[in-house]
Amino acid sequence: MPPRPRPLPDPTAEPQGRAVRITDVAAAAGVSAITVSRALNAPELLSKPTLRRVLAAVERMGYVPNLTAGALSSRRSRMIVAIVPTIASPMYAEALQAFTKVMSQTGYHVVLGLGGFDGRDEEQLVTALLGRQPEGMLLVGALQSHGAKRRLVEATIPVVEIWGDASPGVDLRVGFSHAGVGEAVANHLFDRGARSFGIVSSDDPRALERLEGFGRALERRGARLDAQRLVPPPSTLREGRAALAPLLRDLAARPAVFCSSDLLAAGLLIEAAVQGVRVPADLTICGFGDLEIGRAMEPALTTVSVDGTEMGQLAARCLVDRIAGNPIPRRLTVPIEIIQRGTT
Amino acid sequence: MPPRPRPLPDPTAEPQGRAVRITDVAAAAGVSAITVSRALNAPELLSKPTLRRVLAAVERMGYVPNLTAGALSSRRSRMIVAIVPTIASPMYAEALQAFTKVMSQTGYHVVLGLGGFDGRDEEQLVTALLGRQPEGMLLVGALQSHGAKRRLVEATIPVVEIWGDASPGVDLRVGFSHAGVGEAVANHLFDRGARSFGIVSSDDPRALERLEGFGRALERRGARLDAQRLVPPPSTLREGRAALAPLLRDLAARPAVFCSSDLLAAGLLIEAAVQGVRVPADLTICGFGDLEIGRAMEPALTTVSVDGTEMGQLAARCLVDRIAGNPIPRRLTVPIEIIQRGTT
DNA sequence: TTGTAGGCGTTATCAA
DNA sequence: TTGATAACGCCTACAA
Repeated sequence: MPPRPRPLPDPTAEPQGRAVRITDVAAAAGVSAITVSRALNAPELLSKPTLRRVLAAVERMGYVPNLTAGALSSRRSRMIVAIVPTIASPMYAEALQAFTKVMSQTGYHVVLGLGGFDGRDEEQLVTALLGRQPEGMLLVGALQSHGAKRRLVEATIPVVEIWGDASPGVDLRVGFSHAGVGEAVANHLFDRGARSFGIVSSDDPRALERLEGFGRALERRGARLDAQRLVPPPSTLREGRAALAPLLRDLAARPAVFCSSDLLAAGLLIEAAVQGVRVPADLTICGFGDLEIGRAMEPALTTVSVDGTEMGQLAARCLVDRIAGNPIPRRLTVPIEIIQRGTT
Repeated sequence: MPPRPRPLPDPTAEPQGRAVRITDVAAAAGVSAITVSRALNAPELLSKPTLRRVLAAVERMGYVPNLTAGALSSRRSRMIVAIVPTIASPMYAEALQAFTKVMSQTGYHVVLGLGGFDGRDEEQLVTALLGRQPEGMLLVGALQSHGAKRRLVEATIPVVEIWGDASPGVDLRVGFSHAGVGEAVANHLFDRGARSFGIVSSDDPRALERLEGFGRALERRGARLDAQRLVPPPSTLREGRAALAPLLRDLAARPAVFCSSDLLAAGLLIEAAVQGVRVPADLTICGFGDLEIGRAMEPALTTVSVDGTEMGQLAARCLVDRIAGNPIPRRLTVPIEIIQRGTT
C-alpha cells in the first residue's frame, strides 16, 4: 500500500507488505478467488472440505475483505447514511443508537452526517454522502433545504424519516403526530383542572407543531394560551430555569405549563423548588420526551413518551425491508403516551 | 438528466437511466474523464475555461462522484471509523459530535461502530469496519478484546483513543489521567473539611481508576474510603437516588461523596432534597463530567470538568495531521479542572 | 461444485 | 495543460 504512515513509533515508515488480498488467500488455499469470495458470502454453495480449507486460510492469513472493492463490484455498498441534526440531544442519540444497532446486526454500516438545525451546507453534506453510494438513508428530523431534498429524490434510494414534522416527506416515515401530542397534553392539563396555560418551547419546526396542536385543543375547550416563551434549539435545563419567572408573571393562579422538552421542564421544576413554588399545588408542568431526568426529578415529571429506541429500530427494519424490495407501508406510526407522574 | 421516478409508490421499479458517471460529464464537456476528475479534485491544474466548462457540465447533469470507485482507485477512502461504547451517554456523544464535525469539515466521513461495554463481538465489529479501508480510527474508551486490538495494530492505520484508561494504547491518545482526577477530588474534599468519605461509582475501568486515585490520595492524607457503592454502567440519576440512603448509613457526620458521574451526583442531590439532607451543610458531593444537569441543579454541583468537545476536536485534528504524515505527539493531555460550585 | 473472463467508476502514471 | 492506459480488489455472468 502506498505512502500511508504506520502507527508510531515511526510515523513515516511504510507498512510492511501489502494487505492480504483475496487472490493471496485463494493461492494459499489452492482455489480460485471466486471460491474465497463464496466461502465468505455464500458458504452454502461450497463443499464442506473446500469451505473448511478456505476459511482456515482466511483465518491464518488474517484476511480482511476490502469492502470498498466489493461495493464497487457488486454495486451493494452495505452502507446507510444517517443524517441527524445533532447527537448531543438525548432524544436523537437514543434513536440513532437503536437504529445503528439494528443496522449493524443486519450487516450494514452507518455513516454519520451531522446536519445541524439550519439548512446551511445541508445540500453539500447530502451530496457528498450520496457519493458513498449508500443503500438507504435515515433522516432524523426533516431536511431543511430544498436542494438537499431534490438530491435525495434523484438518488432513488430508500429513505426513512423519523422525528419529522408534517411537511411532505421524501419516502418513508416512522413517526407520530406532533400536533396530536400538543392536543393530548392540552386535554390532559385541562382535565386535571388547569385553566391558565403557558408554554416554553424550542422554536424548531417540530416543537412549533406541537405548540399549534396545543393551542388548537385549548380553543376547542374554551381556553387559550396565556403566555409563551420560545427558546432556540437545542433546549437546556438553564433555559427552563430562566423561563419560570417571566412565565409566572404572565399567568393566572395555578397555571399549567407545557414544555417542548423534558430538559426545559426539569429546569422549570428546579427553579420552582428554589423559588418555593409548589408543584403541582401552585403550578403544573408537562414535559416532552420522557427523558431519564424527568423520571428522577422530585416530583417526577409528567411527560409525553415517544419511544426513540422503538422508532430507531422500526426505522431500521423498514429500511432493510425496503432495500430488500419487500412491500412496506409508507407511513408507520409509533404510539405516544402521556405519562402522568407528580407534576400534574 | 432524465427524470427518475421517486422511490415510492413503486419500490421495485428500476431507476431509469444509470447514474451519471464521470465519462458522461466528460463527454458533455468535451474533455476526458481525468479532466473532470481534476476539475473536482485539483482545479488548480486546469485552465480557467476548461475548468468552467467542466464544472458547468457537472452542475447541469447533477453529477455526484462515486466515492467508492474513487477510494478503490486512489486508495484513499476519506473515511474514519469511530468506535464508541454508546452514544446514549452525553459524555461520549459530545466528544463524537465534535469529532465528527471537524472530520466532516476536513473532508472525511465518519462510520459509526457501537462497541458496547463488554468485549463481545468487538473483534468482529472492528474487522468488518476495517474492511472499509478507513484512513484512521477513533476509539472512545479502550478496546476490550485482545483480538480487536491485534486487528487494529495489523491494519497499520492511525488510531486515536479518547476517554481511555491507563492500559497500553494502540497508537495515539488524547486524554487525561483518571487516577489524577480521583486524587484531585480527594484533596479538594479534604481541604473543604470532609473527614468521612464515600463513593458512588460505575464499575467500568475508567471510573475504577478514578476511584483508586481517590483512595490513594485519601490515604496520603491520613483518611480512608468509608463506604462505596458500585453500579453497572451506564450510570443514571435513578441509581444515584437509590445510593444515598445506604451510603449515609455507612458514613460518619458530614460526609463527602465522590460520584463517578454527574448523573449519579444529581441523583444523590435530588434524593437529599427529598430526604431533607442539607447540601453542603450535612453532605458534600462532587461529581464528574460537568454535565449540563449538574450546572442547573440547586445547589449547583461541584464537579470535575473534562471538556469532551475539546477532546473530540483535538482527537480529530491529531488524526488528520497523523494521516497527512505530520509529526505529532503520541500523547496529548487535556487539562481537567475542579469546578467548585454549591455542593462542596 | 468450481472456475474464467470481464467490468464496476475512478484515479495514478506516464506521455504528449 | 490535457490525455491514454492501466490498475484498484472484488463480484456478476456465464461456462465447465
